[in-house]
Amino acid sequence: MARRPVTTAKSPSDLDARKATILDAVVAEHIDTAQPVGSSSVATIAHLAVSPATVRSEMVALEREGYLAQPHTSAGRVPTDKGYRYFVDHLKSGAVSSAQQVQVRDFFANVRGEVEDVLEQTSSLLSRLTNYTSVVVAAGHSHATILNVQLVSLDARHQILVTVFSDGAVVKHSVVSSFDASFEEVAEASRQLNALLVSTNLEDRVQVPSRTDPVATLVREAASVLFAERPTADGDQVFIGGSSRVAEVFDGVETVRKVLSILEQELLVVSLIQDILDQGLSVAIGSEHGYEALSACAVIVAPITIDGENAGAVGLLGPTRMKYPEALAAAAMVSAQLTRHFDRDDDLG
Amino acid sequence: MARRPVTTAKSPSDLDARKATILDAVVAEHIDTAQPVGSSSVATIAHLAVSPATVRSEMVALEREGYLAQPHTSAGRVPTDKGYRYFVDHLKSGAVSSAQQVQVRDFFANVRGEVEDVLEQTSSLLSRLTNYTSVVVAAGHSHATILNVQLVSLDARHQILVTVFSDGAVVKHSVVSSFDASFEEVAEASRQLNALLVSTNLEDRVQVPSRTDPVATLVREAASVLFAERPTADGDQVFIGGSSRVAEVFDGVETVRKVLSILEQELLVVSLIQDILDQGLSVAIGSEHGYEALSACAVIVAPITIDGENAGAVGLLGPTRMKYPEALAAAAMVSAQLTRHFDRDDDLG
DNA sequence: CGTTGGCACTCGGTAGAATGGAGTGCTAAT
DNA sequence: ATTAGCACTCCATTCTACCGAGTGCCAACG
Repeated sequence: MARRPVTTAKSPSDLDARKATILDAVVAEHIDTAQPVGSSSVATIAHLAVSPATVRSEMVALEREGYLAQPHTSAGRVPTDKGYRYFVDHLKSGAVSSAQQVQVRDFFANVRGEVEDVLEQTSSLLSRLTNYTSVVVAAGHSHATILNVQLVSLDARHQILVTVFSDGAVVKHSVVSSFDASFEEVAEASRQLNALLVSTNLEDRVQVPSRTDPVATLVREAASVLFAERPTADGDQVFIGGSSRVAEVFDGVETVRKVLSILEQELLVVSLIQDILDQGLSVAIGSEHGYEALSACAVIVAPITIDGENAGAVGLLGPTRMKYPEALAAAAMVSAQLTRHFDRDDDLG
Repeated sequence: MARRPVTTAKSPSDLDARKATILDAVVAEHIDTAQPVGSSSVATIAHLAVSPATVRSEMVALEREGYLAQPHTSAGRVPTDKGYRYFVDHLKSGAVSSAQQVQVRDFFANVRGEVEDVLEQTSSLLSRLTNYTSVVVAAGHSHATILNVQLVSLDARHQILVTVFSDGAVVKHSVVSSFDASFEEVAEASRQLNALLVSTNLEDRVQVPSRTDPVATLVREAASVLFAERPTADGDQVFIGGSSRVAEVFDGVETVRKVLSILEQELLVVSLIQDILDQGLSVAIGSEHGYEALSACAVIVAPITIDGENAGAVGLLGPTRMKYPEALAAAAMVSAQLTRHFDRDDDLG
């Protein structure tokens, strides 16, 4: 892991070696200090055997080409989103500190419990590892087949429909029947639903009986609730870890508010992550994803696969000046371990 | 609704009428302006036919008694937690604006879907209504009886145990069997589990068969997973709405961070709410709940009951200088409507 | 040519100093 | 008991000066 290209390197404009070094130094330093960085600092840091003046003239070029910006005349330079992009694209993939490696391995060696709990805790882990807010998305089960359906009577007019999918997901639906249904009718409906639905998936709209006897009616009503399912989400689940980091990591109440507000809308988060993956990126910087409110953010994404199938993704949300090498490495490591965890889980099963 | 005493009025130290009026004015004004309030403002606002000088001498008394504090000499007064407490205890319960009443009624007239979704949306509603962060807690089903148990085979070594409770809750457990179980064995185990567990609840530790045949083993393994259940939470569910409000409403990054960090820990939130209810309060101000990190907060709580039974609570989290009348009224209204919603739901079922 | 030292200039940040004003506490008079 | 009067305090704001980091430009240099 971690020796794949960090993102799709669509290197149209490759900078000459010295410009690249300078840009790199500016970005790295700015990430470190959060301050505009000046020509003399760069000259020192980058171990270039040139004077600040030379660096300066290179920097005007870099600014003209859109990699750097000046907050105001006579301040140092700050990277633009394009600058960060270059930095990220040309990153030698960083290593996770061995202490962290141990931490992650320990974690996966010891987690128990339901998938949901594991993912929740993973999100928390990733956030602790990086000090950024973490997002774990578990892909929905739209293509999973139904293993079992159970209709359970709560009272005469209320039933609970429980559906178990082949990926282990369990979904509950409340059914309100149009007539008083007896225990026997519910039990019979349950049997028929099973016969009808097992090994289908939600995409195939199974034909339900059109008869008008109580049991058939019940079957129809239950099935319709099941198929009414989520016009929006595919049943994706979202686990957000370390949302309090938002307050540490961004400055400006307004930014914090905006980001939190986005995080509240899980559907939005899912499509954000999905969009980034669809673009073939592993990092989206500033406005690269379309989300206005997140223009101060960078988002790191790493997919999770189970048995080669897309099973979701882990994400990290930080300021554009986030610590990319560490964060990328952490995300990659966690996603890999997660993938392995679930694969292995199946193996020894 | 809304004409019950706002909290347990344990009025030991009742202030004389004028002091009360003054305190009231100070608190109200400070809530409004977030500024220390001076004697002359009070004299004006409170419609007291006395001069600022008189107000001043009353204020020194109120300060001595711990209701008010001065940020520094020659600033106005600010309420202490004790001051807020008095204010809240002597509040004429405020009315919800009729526009909001309509909004709430509309909401409850139109919500559909699973209980969880309703609660989630309710939390969001309450937050929008008040501009504070809202918490909705749904009490666990520890006392609910089991209606149905289903063991479903995923593969030879993995089964899913689905339990349906009389309150409509559905809980899923992954079971990893110690041997390769056939479909038939799983099905038989499922039957036996049903026979064994239906109409019991999780408190009664049902005796499981000690035989060593495959089916009995499976039954034992499944049951043990079920009973291993939550040493911590009672399966309470927490829905937090408007966490982004935290950023608007508190000042100081550190405070925001602390509050968000608390909100992340759902177990903690549950016990916070529970503690407050146990104290018989409907508002906890500053350090009245024991949570250090929330000393800048006030928490409003209103219980939800279904058929007279405690079914959870709604809560609001704001700064100590929150708009108590509105917030209390909104919380009361929403909790009442929620209660009615679920009761009515049962009626017309 | 690219590189560099020199230099004037810019502009944000900070530290004082001055000022204004809101609010107090005290006191003496009613 | 109330209150007008008054001296005092102290915070917030404004203004100033100024320092210094950093720039852009230019002339000189290899």
